[in-house]
Amino acid sequence: MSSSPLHVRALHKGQQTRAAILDAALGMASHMGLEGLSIGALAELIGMSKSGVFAHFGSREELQISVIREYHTRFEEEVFFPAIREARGLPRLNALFGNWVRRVAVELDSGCIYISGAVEFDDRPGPVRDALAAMVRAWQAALERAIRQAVEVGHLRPDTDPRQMLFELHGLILALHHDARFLRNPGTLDRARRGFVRVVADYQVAASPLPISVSFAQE
Amino acid sequence: MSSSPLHVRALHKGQQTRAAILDAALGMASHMGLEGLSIGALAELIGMSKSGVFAHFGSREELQISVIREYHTRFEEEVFFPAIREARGLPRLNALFGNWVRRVAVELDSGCIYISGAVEFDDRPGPVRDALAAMVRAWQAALERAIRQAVEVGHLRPDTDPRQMLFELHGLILALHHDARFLRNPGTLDRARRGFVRVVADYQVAASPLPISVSFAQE
DNA sequence: GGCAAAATAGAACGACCGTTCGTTTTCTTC
DNA sequence: GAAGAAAACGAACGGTCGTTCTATTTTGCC
Repeated sequence: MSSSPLHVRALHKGQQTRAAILDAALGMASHMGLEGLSIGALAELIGMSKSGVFAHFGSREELQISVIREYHTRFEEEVFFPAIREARGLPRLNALFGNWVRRVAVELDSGCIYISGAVEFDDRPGPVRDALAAMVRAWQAALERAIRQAVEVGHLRPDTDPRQMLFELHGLILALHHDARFLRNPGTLDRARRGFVRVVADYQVAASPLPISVSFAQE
Repeated sequence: MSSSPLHVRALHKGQQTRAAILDAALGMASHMGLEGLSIGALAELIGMSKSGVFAHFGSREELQISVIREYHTRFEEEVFFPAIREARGLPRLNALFGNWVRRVAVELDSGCIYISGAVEFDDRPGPVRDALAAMVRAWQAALERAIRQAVEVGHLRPDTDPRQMLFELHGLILALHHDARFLRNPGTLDRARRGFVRVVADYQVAASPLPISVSFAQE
């Protein structure tokens, strides 16, 4: 394959080891945080020299930003894209939240960099914080769009405040992350899902005497 | 005062400098996190030698735990004790949440150690994590007690799940901390308070056509 | 005021950090 | 296979870290 004269050629050696480094770095950052990322420990983990790893990024800061970008890509693929195929309105919103919950809770051995990074860099200005904030805002904007569409198609009440609803849904995810990862409470995943159902029910109908159906799989 | 022969004597020199160190350490940990606490930087901040500061605690870990205990004490004084004077039920729950929100949001320059510590130590076993978790659990237990009492006195529906309601309220606080400190979104404080009103309304009455009164100051 | 004890200072340690630089190995291409 | 480029190595640097040790200063008490 390396002899193929295509313009789009296979990955060079450098690019594929860079990908391997990034994969290991993402795992390390998930456990120790972006600030806990150490080039020396990372090099030892993947069996390379410290300077060899360093050369791929030029600085620790650039490594951190690359990790954030890598996380963003995977987050998009696992959470956003599968959900965007659902129909607009509650089905899509339900898929977005469900995938999000799964990402935060099921893969419990690797924390969410969006959440841990937000705490680490809330008082630390610089390019790392900027990159992190930009991606968190992009994700929140996507969620807000989905909520707004759910209002437009009539699934949610017209007087719904999308930002407020987003705030409350985000809180459920953060509480899930906290209780599952730090306190290690069992059954936290169900609490997040029940919270979602309750929030949606509130914004769906003003006074509904009947419980809302949990499944929005089909409209 | 030093010559007073009382059994309860005034603070010795060591104890009052220890208190001064702890005060500075708490401020530093609020900004840089418990892991960002450095004895050298702390010593320089208060104008002491590194070893002089160190001698008061014996280890960095003990310093971190002391900071956590100090934060816990202040949290109790500012959030818990003023609220516990309110009448049982919604008045007390309202005061607890209100003081909590104020602590997290108004003192924006100093983050909540319970929240930042939870992220820093969710993958780091040891005595620091244990101390932190014990105090977070104590605070959550106090809140759960307040919710349970609100059910008992008839302010909340009898089928209320206190742990679930606590989970949702905690999420509001975490979202407040995230959006205010990291994203620096304006108006986040109101979102937390509006979320509280909505959650309480849900657990208060099954189907209430009228908006719930925001103020629970008097029963 | 003097004496013991407590508190602080200062230097040094080994370890780890990110980074630089010159060399050597490995790959890519012709 | 040889030439050139890309990649990885290994040693070293200056810095900060927590910690230890000994000396010095300050405090509290009789």
